Amino acid sequence: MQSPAQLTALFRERGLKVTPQRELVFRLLHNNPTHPTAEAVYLAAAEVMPMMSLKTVYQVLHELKLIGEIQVIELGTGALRFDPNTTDHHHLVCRGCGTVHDITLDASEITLNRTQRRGFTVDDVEITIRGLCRNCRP
Amino acid sequence: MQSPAQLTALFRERGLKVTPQRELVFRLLHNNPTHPTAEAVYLAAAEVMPMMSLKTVYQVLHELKLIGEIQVIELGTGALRFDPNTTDHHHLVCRGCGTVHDITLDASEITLNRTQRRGFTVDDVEITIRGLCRNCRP
DNA sequence: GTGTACCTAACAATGATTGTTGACAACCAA
DNA sequence: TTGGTTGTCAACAATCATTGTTAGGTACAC
Repeated sequence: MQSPAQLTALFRERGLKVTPQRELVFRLLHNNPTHPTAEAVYLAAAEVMPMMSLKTVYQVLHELKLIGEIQVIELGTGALRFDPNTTDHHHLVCRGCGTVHDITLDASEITLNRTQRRGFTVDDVEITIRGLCRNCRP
Repeated sequence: MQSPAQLTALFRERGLKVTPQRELVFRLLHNNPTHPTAEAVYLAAAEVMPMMSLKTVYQVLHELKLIGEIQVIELGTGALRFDPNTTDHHHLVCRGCGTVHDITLDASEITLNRTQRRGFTVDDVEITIRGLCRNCRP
């Protein structure tokens, strides 16, 4: 994801207005490695801007996704998670607390032979590694 | 997943009663490669046993999961999917129609170095390959 | 400035899943 | 065989994350 200033320009280019709410969400997500849920973004935003509504947060997240500035990931932790890292990467997920870390892995060895491919046109390989983080280990 | 007859024995061993509804779900899942949702199992069951309730289907699926006879997978297609294949395998998912195929891939090259591991105890590697199936390709 | 997009609030609605309840049926011992 | 205990089933309500629908009012962008 680009910087808040760049996003501001990008939104303006596309005819979208840059409101304080949008700028706040830009700032909350920029360089944010925690893969927050919509709820988490909303709570952080509400600390700064108490009148912020959850609906607006969803709206801005949706717009950022449309522009391709964030990735929306579904890791089976109950809610969608939003990731400003749009480079090719994978995820390490804690079964205990739901913490998610980005990892860069070479997935190039993952190739399918004709039988496995079954006529599919492959366009993405997602690797999700599950386990327990240091804090959740017994 | 074992055969319906074997599951019947297994349920009895564990003190669970074997009802016609349970037997029906056993039969519907045995050798079923379609990764059905709970809804899909319910619809198939309702054709044979119109009074079957969705709740009962969820219940039986949950029990089969507890016993380890099916795998519950979450592929971001909206609903959970139930897989009688409990061997180590991965999934090929069509973005168009949601079709899921099992694939066996060697995930042994997927290893993390200390930095990547971040103190996690890894216990599972899930590989999800997304694309378009023959029918959904433009 | 002015028009238009945007935001909030208060709802309702969705879709997948889970909890609660009451009635009913199967099993076991006397 | 009787009766009690337990498990099971289906109908209903509730949950949670998310999206849709109003409304009126605010403030951005040109």
